[in-house]
Amino acid sequence: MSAVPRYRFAPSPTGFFHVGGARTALYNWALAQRTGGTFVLRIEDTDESRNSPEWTQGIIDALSWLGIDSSSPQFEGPYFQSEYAAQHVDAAMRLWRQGDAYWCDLTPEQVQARSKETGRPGYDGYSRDRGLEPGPGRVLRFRVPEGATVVGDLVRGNVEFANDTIEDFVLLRGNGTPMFLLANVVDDIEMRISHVVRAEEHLPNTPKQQMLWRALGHEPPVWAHVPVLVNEQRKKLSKRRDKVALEQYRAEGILADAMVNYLMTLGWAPAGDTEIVPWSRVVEEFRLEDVNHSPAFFDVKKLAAFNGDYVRMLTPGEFLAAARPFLGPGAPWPAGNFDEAVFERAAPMVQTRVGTLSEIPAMVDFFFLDSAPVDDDAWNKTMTSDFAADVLAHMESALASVEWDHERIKRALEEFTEARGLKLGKTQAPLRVAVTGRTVGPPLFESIEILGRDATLARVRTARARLG
RNA sequence: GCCCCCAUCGUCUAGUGGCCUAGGACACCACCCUUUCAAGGUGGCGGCACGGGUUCGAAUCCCGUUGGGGGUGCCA
Repeated sequence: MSAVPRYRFAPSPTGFFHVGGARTALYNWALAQRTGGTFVLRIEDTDESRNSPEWTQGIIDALSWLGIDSSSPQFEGPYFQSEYAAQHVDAAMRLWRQGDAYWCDLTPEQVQARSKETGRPGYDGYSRDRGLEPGPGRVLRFRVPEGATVVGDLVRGNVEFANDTIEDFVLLRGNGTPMFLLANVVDDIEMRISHVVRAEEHLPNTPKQQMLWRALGHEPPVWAHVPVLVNEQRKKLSKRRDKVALEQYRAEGILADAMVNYLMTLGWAPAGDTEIVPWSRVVEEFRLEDVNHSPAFFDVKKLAAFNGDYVRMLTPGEFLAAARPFLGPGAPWPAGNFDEAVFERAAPMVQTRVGTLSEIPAMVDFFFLDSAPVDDDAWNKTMTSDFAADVLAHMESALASVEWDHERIKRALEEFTEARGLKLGKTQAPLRVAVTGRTVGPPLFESIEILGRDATLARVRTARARLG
């Protein structure tokens, strides 16, 4: 009778949701889904000043965006670490009574002074055999046993730590409050956690946690330390230097599916020749044992490429819905000018041209502006050709009477182009800048058809006037 | 300083002793397509950090070197 695996996910309260945290959450979730296990969310709030209801809600929102649904039967929590404070202290006292911990009255300054004297770093076990009783200002320290501690890690195999390199660490502070390490282990035991999957940076702390598990009379969980995510300098992704907030990518128009898929390919790859796979394949194939051992660079460019793929996979209706939030307030056209029907017609042309959704407004703004946007570089590049004025003159008269259909409009320009022995690629340029204000954009004749005769004509006339 | 982890194209990876003349993806370049830009198609550039072993045979196993990273609190 083997119990269902329980995977814990415990983000640290930083105020935002780190993409690295998102990845370990995804690992835990994939495993829980495949094994029929449980995803346990714990809010590490022993320091309540860094925690808030908003933060907790933010976590749940971010998880749900990633597809980790808090209403699923496989989702448990959130648990709040602060609610277990009594158990933390109880466990510490038990350790003391068992002889696995002892009290020490040295101040941090005194510990440091002794360390300097002996030349050995850290605490030297000064109070190990002094038999001190609890008292104000006294800390409780764990009595690290002789020998070695072997951490069995699913990603890295067995990692051995010599116990004499681990100091007698503090369990209870001088003010009686429990340290995070202790709290963590007690909570894991309390919540019957069977698997701890987290970032590699926690590996050096693991032997301490494992010793605590054993001292408290339990077998440690299955550990798995996955490599950290790094920036181009190969340093751990940090809030200060790097764009690490999941919310930020979401706000810029990265699709959840793309983010999930990309995150999963950092340190792991699905079988086959494509990395673009649905979540169901991830659930089927993901194994901790297959996760890479070395840090992975979080490449925003590749993320955008994945996102482009996912954007193109969207149905027209899905694309419209995904784009909608980016077309409201803050868009580069006057409030009230947005026309849903116009965008709907233009949408298919936009869908293949976008990496992140936030690029959409700048691509379609000319539809909703009262006149063509002014871009001097674009103007100078295209309106200086010797045929620019003639193109505009020809199109002004053609546009006035042509049947309003992009094929006919194109034909009108082609007539001019052929008569002059030019290329359509050249002659469309002045027209494009006159109408859209830019040298690049969605297909021109289709855009003109959508824009309408009056608006187009007005813009061509304006451009002619400016040309003089 | 001490402890721990890591090392395949620029990047993310496949590879678990012979299928490797090392495969794919992103990026980059070229060509095709083409009304601009994309998308799509085809092709190209480009890598097993180094040195020793083990073996008939090593990207794969062992040792060392070098180089990266992480951890070293009465923080979480």
